[in-house]
This record gives sequence, structure tokens and C-alpha cells, in this order.
Amino acid sequence: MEWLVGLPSDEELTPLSQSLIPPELASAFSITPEPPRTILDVHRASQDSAEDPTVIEGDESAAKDGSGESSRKTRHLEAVEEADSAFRTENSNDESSARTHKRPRLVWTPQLHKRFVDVVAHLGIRNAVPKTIMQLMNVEGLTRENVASHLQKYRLYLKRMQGVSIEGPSSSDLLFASSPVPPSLQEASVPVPIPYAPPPALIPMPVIGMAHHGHGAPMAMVPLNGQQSGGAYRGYEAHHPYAMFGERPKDWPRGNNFASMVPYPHVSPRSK
DNA sequence: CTTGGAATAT
DNA sequence: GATATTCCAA
Repeated sequence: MEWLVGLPSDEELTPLSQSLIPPELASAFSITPEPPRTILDVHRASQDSAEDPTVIEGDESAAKDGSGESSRKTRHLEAVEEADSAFRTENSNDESSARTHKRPRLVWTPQLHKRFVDVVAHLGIRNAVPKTIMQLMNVEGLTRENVASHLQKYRLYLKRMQGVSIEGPSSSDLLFASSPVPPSLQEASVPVPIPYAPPPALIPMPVIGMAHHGHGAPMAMVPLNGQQSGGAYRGYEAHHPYAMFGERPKDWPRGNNFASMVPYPHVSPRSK
């Protein structure tokens, strides 16, 4: 197991599912355009690409399946796989024609959120708007409103952070804490290569195949020692894969003096 | 006609 | 709480 030492952690590894060849470039060379990854693909790849050695070695701990598997290299994916798709399995009826039918509720898994944060960070808050973020994330099925909604919440999270800096990440901040945003939300208007989706530029940059090692089994991660004793940590087991956003600050812009905000910039007389 | 985003709804 | 949807002004 010594060989594990020094290997990049899961977070440090190059995110999978990044298009190595820009669409334009691909088409120019008659290369079959690489289809955008499905959220499910991302996850599958994440877990499947390389089972965590520590887990493969007959360590059943990861397979909290509990369905009594014998000592074997259990592909604890069957159970997980389905349950882990970002979109909740809805009606098996595939009649849905993109329109006319509402999509299943999106689940912002750590993987997805990671991409989101990366993109936002690379864009800089100024340019980080739903549409752009969505495009750069390059995840099939992801809609603008999906991103918009998440972004809205993400901003709230950021706001809370700058407020009280000396505040240990609460148990529920796990997800966000795992993919911290560059404290200086500097904008990178200058194209810092965003792995996930190549910008519409035709600049053939040398691309070398990179074998990404897989992904460990961070899923089993659990709030470190102690934490909040009282609050039972149900986490993904009961509800969501991870707690994304932390709890709200004890007291925030309630009737307090936050002069910067205007009473009602939005509301207008509904005279129609 | 499209998009960002706060407010609201589920 | 997490996401979705509504709604209006840019």
C-alpha cells in the first residue's frame, strides 16, 4: 500500500470527462465529435475508472450494501450506480421528449458541484452567469435554471463566508469546504484553460493523453471527530449525497443595518 | 426575444 | 433544506 503514498488525492486529479478536443477542431479533422458526458457518465467514470485499491482489497467497508456479499471484489457499483445518478430515476417511460415533460430533480453531487465551483472560480464572479457556467460545465442535461438555482445558493454561501471568516466549517458545509473557492474571487478574464469545456477558440494546443487514476472512495468520508454531537449525521444515507451548504448564520440581514440593500427594487405594480 | 437573478413554490 | 419555478427588468 506504500505505493499509494504521494499519489494525488482525488480532488487533485484531473477531472474526468473533459473534452480533449474542441468541437470545432474535431469537426475540422472529421473526428467523431465527442458527445458530452452525461452526469451519470461523470459519476460512473469517477467511481469506475479505478476502484480504490484500498477498497478493492477485499475491504467491504465501502460496500455498505450490507446484502451479505462474500469475500470478493465486489463491484459495489450496481447498487450505488443507480442510486448515484445525478438525476433521480423518474418514470421509466422514455416518452419524454425533452419538452413537454419536466426533468427529474437534479441532484448536485460532489462531482457536479466540484465542476460548478471550478468553472465559477475560473470565470470569476463577474462573468460567472448561469448560461456561461452551464456551457463550461458541459454536462448533458444540465439546464440554465439548474445552474441558476445552484448559483443563487452558492452566492449565499460565499456571502456567509466573508462575513465571519473565523468559523469552522459546519458539518453541513462539507461539500463546499471540499471545493473551496479561491479566496480572492478574482476573475480570470484571461483564458485560464478550463478543463471541462474548451472555449470556442481554434487554437490547437498540444494535447497529450493523460491517464487519470481513478477516484478513490471519498464517499465514505464522514465528518471528522466529534462535530456536532447532537445533530445526528445522517448525510447521504438518509437524504442527499452530501450536505452542500451550511446552516445559516445565527443572524443575518434581518432587520439589521444593511443599508446597501434597497427595500424593493423589484416589485412593481401589477397593473396588467 | 433572451438571460440574470431575487423571490417564491414544491 | 435542496431544487424548481415564477417573474420582472436588463
